Amino acid sequence: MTDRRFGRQRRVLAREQFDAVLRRPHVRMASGPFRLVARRNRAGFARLGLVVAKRVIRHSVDRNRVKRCIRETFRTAMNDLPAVDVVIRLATPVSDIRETLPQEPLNALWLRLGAWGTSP
RNA sequence: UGAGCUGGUCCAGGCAAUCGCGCGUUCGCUUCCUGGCGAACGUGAGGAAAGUCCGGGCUCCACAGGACAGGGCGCCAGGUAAUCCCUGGGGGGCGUGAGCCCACGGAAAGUGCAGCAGAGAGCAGACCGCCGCGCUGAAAGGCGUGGCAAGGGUGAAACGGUGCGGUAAGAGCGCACCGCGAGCGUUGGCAACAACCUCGGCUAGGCAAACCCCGCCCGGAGCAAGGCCAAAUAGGAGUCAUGGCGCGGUCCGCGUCCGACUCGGGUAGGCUGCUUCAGGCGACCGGUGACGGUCGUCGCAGAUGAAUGAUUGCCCACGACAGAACCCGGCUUAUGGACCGGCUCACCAC
Repeated sequence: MTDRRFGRQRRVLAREQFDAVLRRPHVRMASGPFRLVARRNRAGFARLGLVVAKRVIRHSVDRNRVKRCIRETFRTAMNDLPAVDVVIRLATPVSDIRETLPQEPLNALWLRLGAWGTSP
């Protein structure tokens, strides 16, 4: 069975790591309301960072839902990803968050990022 | 049975399987140490966590005392750590009623404000009107002059109301009742206030979330508070070594640069503050009640790029508002459902 654990070492937490990814990314992608930037790291596995602004989604309940959804899709897809630091940013408001969690665009992003990793 | 008023309690989809997350305890492995990894067990958002509108605790800063400015509060008593909160009471308004609502000190200290209508809007006023007298006219009436404000009309509001007497017509002009004011009157009440008595013929309209006056209260900032540890770079202080250069004829010495070491300040970053309390639950006691007291019992999130999720199946028959960020007590606002009282009105039956 593959390791699906998603601990602290799998996250982009430090400010300098964040800035490095955002300022000098190696790849940019977009899907639906999400913007993805990534930069190769030396950790040997993929790491995730999140940006969900208050001005995009007002209520903290909805922000938490979006973050959980991103983390969960990352967790299921991370073993097929290259060793990169990824930052996912929600760029435009998602009005119907309540009914449908936006998993399809996220899964599409992970697929494309995996393909980018295997063919440099 | 219907309509309605009101007080309170509880839940916040459930179960199972798999994959995951934060924190704590224990154990194991690893590591020079800080620590890292793994396992087991425990635990893990709200009634509003929200708005940040009040009140405290806590922390730092300021502070001899007083006055002014500025702001807040405003019937009385109690509760409380404290309040603009809560409880009980008083007064006023609304409702048939249960009940609900009230920023509820002062307008005989001053200043100010009041559209339209209306004759007149503050120690006012006479448009229609009422009455006396004079002149005129056959009369109805008209003109002049004086008295008046009852009735009409305007207005949110017109300088007490109703009735009787009185009068030329009228008027607190007189009387009765009601209203209003005064007494530091009597009685009841801790008090707000109420009831009664005596006096006053009415003088003193409204607005103080208009200025204002009176009484009471208030220092400022907030956990990004505050405390500790502390890279790199630049700069500071000191010590040492004496190497170069300068002032000296030389030595000593002084200045300066470089080097080594030490010290303090301090940024990134890390740690702490950080969850055990004005704490929950139960029993008994005191109190109309808010609440208080005694005893017993329980341990209940502490994240920090920020933890509660995902998938599948079944069930109730579809789940609203919504996410802790130093902590409490209130208020306000949003919101799905279940249950238990108390009371009022209407109708029917007895």
